[in-house]
Amino acid sequence: MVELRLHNSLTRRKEIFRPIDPEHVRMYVCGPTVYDLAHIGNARPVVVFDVMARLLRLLYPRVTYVRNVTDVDDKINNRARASGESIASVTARTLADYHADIAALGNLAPDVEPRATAHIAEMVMIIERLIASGHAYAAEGHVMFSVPSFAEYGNFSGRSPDELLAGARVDVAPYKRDAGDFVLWKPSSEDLPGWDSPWGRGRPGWHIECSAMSWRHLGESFDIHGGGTDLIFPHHENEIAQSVCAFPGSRFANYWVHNGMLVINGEKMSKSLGNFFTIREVLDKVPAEAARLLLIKSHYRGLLDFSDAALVEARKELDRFYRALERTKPGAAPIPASVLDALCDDLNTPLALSAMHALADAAMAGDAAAASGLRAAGAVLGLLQADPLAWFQGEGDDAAAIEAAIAERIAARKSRDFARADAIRKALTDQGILLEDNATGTTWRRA
RNA sequence: GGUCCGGUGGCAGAGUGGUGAUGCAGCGGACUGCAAAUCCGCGAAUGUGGGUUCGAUUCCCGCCCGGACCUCCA
Repeated sequence: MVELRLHNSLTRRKEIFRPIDPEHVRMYVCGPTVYDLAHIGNARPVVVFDVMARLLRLLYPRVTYVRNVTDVDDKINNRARASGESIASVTARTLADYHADIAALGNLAPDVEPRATAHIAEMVMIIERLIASGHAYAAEGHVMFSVPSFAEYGNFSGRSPDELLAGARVDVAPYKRDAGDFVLWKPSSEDLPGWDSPWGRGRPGWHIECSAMSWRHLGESFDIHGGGTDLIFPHHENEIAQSVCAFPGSRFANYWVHNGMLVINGEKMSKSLGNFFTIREVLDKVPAEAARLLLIKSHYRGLLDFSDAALVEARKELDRFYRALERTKPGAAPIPASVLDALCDDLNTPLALSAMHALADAAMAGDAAAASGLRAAGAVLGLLQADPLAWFQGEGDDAAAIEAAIAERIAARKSRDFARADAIRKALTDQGILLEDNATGTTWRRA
């Protein structure tokens, strides 16, 4: 079997992937906090790990892909308070929108999509274990993780506790024993979501949910943990601290895979900066598949510059792929080695795409095996599964009118009335309809 | 300031210690009534200064530039 190699943030190098159980690969990816529409930056990890999951399923007999939903969070509370909408309504509506948006981008559902609010008991259990082993302490209704109790704290993100203190930009709460300590549990007033706990009515801190949900669904140690690079600190550093301390001897995640940020005009796209496009804004401009292709046209660890020009280019690239599949009909086939090799080298999607262009060239020339391989390759990337005709002609109820105009133009051409023929084409072009004359007749597509 | 990542043709974007993929755009040609699509061909790049080496875009060091993180973030 082909060896899969992944860049592991733990070691900062590419390593051969060796699952704990080769019969069952387990992957956890940090999912959305459901307080607002997802932006295209949020879509990058979803697409990257969707491709990862598809690849793993190709390589291993069983894969469990867990992607959580954070449905208890102060951003949600603030959003609900600001709009007057109930918290339950905000989270339910936002989650439904999220599902619709990422499905439109061609992502398969994860195997498990746990919600934080359904795992409070697991969180409480982990917190109790941390307190019992001296890694956490209760103070003023809060429970804090004691950073000095974990000697390896900071190793993962490459930080020393001193550096963290030097850079701290928050006020140190009085109930903290150490400035680096972080919240596991905090008290909730009556107007905020809360659960009864040994420390009073309260709600979880941000990081504990991932430790709880990954443990519940994947066990104390699992294979891959994914997320954006901006989560390395503090989120993932804290997850490791919590999980390793709560389950001594466990390794938590063996391979940490982080996607790079998406930038717009050189600056990170983020909600706090306000320079973001929602997924649906993007989908209003181009076919979803073009947006998906753009997201995997660059390697997942690098910065990705997202622009309208790049979207247009991605669409043109898909035009060529679909043109090849239109010329030569694909059948069932395994993924070509050139594409698989590229993907197995740390998910090198750009290299895989270049191999697919070679297949498209061959398919264009009539090579049926190449066409089949191209489509099979597309399946692993979540691309090229549409009918080529649907790709070129898309949605619309004007097909009959277009066909009628084409018939009229054919008649004009037959009588060598080229002025009339060109006028008809011009009229269609102005509607965004491009005509193509070829040996078998005239076809059309949308610009 | 600290830590980390990166700088490749007009743009996007891979790989590589030994004459630099791929895509988009551009240019020339074929085909076409004209186009489109397709095909053939062309031009065009490794931030900067050192070091190691027979040879560096690749490895090492300095510098410049950009970005991320430094307790909201994907």
